[in-house]
Amino acid sequence: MPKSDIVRDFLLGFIKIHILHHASTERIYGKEFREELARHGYSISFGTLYPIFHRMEQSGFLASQRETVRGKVRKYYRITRKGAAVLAESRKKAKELFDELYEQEK
Amino acid sequence: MPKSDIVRDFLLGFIKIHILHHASTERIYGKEFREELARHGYSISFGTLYPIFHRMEQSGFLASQRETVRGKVRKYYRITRKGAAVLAESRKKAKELFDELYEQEK
DNA sequence: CTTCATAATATCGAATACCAATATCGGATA
DNA sequence: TATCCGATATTGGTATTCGATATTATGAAG
Repeated sequence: MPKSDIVRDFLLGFIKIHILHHASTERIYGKEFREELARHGYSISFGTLYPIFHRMEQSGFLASQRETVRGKVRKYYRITRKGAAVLAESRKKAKELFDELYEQEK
Repeated sequence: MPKSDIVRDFLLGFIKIHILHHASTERIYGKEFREELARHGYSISFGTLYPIFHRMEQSGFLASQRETVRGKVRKYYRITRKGAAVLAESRKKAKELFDELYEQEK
């Protein structure tokens, strides 16, 4: 298993938190979100990303809205109240884990 | 899907980084590692944890050593050089993602 | 109007990972 | 050699992941 795949596996959950995070500050849609991740050096397949959106909407963490921009249909997602609660909880737990990871470097 | 399962899913990759992290400072073994996570409020099944250890050893990120302690066999894991490289990379990327997640709270 | 191009979303199928539950291992004690 | 027990290993069913492919919806070109 290539190193880049390992790191992607490690960070996928984190990227899911980022979906909620971004959707809490602006409207996001699949193509652009993926491209922004790519710009920052993270890759995620559409075959992974879109089902994640669907599941998050199913679960009530995201709400979508179709819109046509320059002749193309986009599906914008925004966080819901329920999603915001999950985001807050995830943030908190991620911080705990993160702090421990960087503990000795203080 | 219960909220706790969601958060676990989000953080599982992070816990994998923690495996490398802990294995870089001391010898770890399954039962104890799981219990320590549990003490900190994270749950991971043995059916998840042991295969992760095996895969990480397969991939050359961990090296194991059987040892008998009080009449019971344990399998201690330590990080390898290759694993340390993955840990460093993962740490770096996790920090980038993490910082962005907490950006506006500065 | 009716193709055509294309941005974007959706889905497919094979491989893999996850988890709770269960099974197995192996040394110690007797 | 039987059994106990801490610890590891495996199983079976389900869900996720991924690259590849298909579909959708719209504006433009002719």
